[in-house]
Amino acid sequence: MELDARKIIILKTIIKNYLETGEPVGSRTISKYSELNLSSATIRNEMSDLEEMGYIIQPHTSAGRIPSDKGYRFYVDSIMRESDDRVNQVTELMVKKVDKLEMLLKNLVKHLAIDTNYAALISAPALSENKIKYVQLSQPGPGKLLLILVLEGNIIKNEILTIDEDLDMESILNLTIIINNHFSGLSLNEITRSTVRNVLEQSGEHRETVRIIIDAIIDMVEAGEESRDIYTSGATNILKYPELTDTKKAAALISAFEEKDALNKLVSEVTNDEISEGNRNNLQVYIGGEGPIQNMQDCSLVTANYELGDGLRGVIGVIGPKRMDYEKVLGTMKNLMEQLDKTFGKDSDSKEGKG
Amino acid sequence: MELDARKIIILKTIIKNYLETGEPVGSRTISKYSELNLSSATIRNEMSDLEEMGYIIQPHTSAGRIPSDKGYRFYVDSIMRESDDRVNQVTELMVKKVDKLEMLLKNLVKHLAIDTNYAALISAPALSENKIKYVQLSQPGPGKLLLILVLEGNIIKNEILTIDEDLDMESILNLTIIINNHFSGLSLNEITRSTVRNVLEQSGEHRETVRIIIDAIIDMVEAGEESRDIYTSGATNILKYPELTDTKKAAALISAFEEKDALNKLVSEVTNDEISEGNRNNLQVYIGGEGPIQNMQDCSLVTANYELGDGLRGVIGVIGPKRMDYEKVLGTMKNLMEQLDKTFGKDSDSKEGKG
DNA sequence: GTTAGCACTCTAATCATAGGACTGCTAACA
DNA sequence: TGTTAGCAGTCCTATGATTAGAGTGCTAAC
Repeated sequence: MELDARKIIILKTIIKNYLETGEPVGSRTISKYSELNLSSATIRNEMSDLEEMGYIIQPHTSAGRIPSDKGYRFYVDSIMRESDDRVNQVTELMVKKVDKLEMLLKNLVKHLAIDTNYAALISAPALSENKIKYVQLSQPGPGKLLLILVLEGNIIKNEILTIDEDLDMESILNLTIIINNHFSGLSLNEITRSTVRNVLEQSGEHRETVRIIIDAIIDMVEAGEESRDIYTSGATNILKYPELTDTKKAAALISAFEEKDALNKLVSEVTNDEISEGNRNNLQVYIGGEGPIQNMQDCSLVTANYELGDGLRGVIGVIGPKRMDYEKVLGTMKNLMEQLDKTFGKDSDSKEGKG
Repeated sequence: MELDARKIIILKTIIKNYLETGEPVGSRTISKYSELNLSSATIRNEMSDLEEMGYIIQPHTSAGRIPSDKGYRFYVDSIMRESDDRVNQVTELMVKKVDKLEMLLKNLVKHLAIDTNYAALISAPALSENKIKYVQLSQPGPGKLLLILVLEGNIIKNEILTIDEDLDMESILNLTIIINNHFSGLSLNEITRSTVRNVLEQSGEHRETVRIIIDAIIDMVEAGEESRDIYTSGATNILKYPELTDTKKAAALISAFEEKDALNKLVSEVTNDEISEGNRNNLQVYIGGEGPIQNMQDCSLVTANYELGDGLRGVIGVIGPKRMDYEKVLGTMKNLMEQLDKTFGKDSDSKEGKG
């Protein structure tokens, strides 16, 4: 059997209707709502076919039809293909004024959650590809050393280290210079054993301290890899959708949002997913149990890979019920990505100022 | 009418029972469970009195009784008075090993949420009383200035400022020295206009830059006042309790936990509450609509003011249903506070190492 | 002061019934 | 051959009635 033009119209009408109402859609409804001007009986025949083909499901004998995962998938793919270029009403992003990367991410994710009315998440950029600008050391107290790491993109990391000696001003200055000489301009991936060995050799009696410092630097940058910071917003939007309201499922989902561990796994899987060729916007849609959300049968996930210039790349996404307004979400996400591109693109000079 | 010993026993039995089961408690239950050896009829008479006195409520004619807010209050006060010194099974806190204040707070609040099975929150310490140890400046890029502020208690704050000039190394060093000369050892409250004026005068042509720096310093310290960072954990525990499961209320509560704004208000009100004389542990219990939680009629809040040494003071608390296991929560909180006291108390030398 | 017993009240659960929303099928129609 | 009207049949849901159970308040007796 083939999915001819009429079947497609009917399928889309069913899905659109179901997305709006959440109720199974009957043949009469379609007969009225579509522009096909067919009687409900004809529609019934077509629907019977569509069910046989696996695009729709009948919850029980005397009910209308609801989309199957295959149906959703078809619908989403057709939206993505049409690539609907009408721009949504764009809420002006205040990204330029934000000086702290953390604030920027929080704003973005909040914005996305409010716009879509679903739960949104964003992962902090990975740092291991970011070059180190410079390192600063100082001594906030006896036996302590404050290490400040400035990465490209003006990401600042700091940590207080416990060391076994007390350094005088000159030693601190010396160590700072040695470390910067070797590490400035390198990304984590470019730090080799021989670099480390060289630095250690030059640091003489402070060898142990320097080892602690280097370990801390590597830790700080690497920590962001396995367990990146993830910011979320609108987790409670999940409770707005009746199909997710059975308290147990909702609680599981929301606590996933609270705990972040599960999200981390999710993000890393999404990051590793290859981006399909025709997908110019990096947008990905996972429906039901697809891909990384296998334990969220009733949810769908829309993700995108964002880039803020300076190699700051991460994942941003929206989680909602399978019965999600895909069109709107995809539109919103696409817009957001375009705005980010415009604001942080290579040719922009306003990319400075995130710390 | 007077609350005699027998009435008290009955009242406590009712409340204890209700806390366990969540069901209204009938006279027969008490007749069986209490050690009074009275028939249900006698209990009924007493319960009738207790109801008249406002300690218990009858949801409907043929139901048992549940505690009123007044009843809860009586119960809680009596627990606090008895001050039950049997120590709960203490989970060993890993506070000493934690070098970042943020991690310490997150650990504490998570610990508390898991222990009590309710939602927990903790506010980051206020900073305006903390003295400035020193300030560091550096230049991560053109037109940018990285300001690092080290406060007593080894709290590190950093911010990237946008300035109108490019400074050479020497100027940066000079400015750093000038600022440190005047600001080291001062808390925000001790910074006066004349201090600021002096610094500005000494900074010559870099006057504008220094003004920006000073503003930033004040901002950083002050920001923590009105909108302190608040860490939460276990928000979804709220969904575990049937009386809070009507999705709307739960959503409101959980989203309060997500948004933090409401919590901020709450924390500041709690902070301002005077601590009643006999309350050696700083523990406060707010039941139903009492105090800062007026819009959480079905919840109770248990708070304590913690201190981590070095003047790092904040609020830690647990929010749960009114039908909360007060005894356990109060016990857990008390323990926690004692452990913190022991770990960070004046005579302890392990108070260093938080950043 | 305490207790047994009884009438009364109210809730929550169970069950039967009716109405409504669909479908699938058949037969007629263009 | 495709479309449509109509009808029987299915299943869900809402409604209402009934019942069992829990608990009270009151009275009278101990």
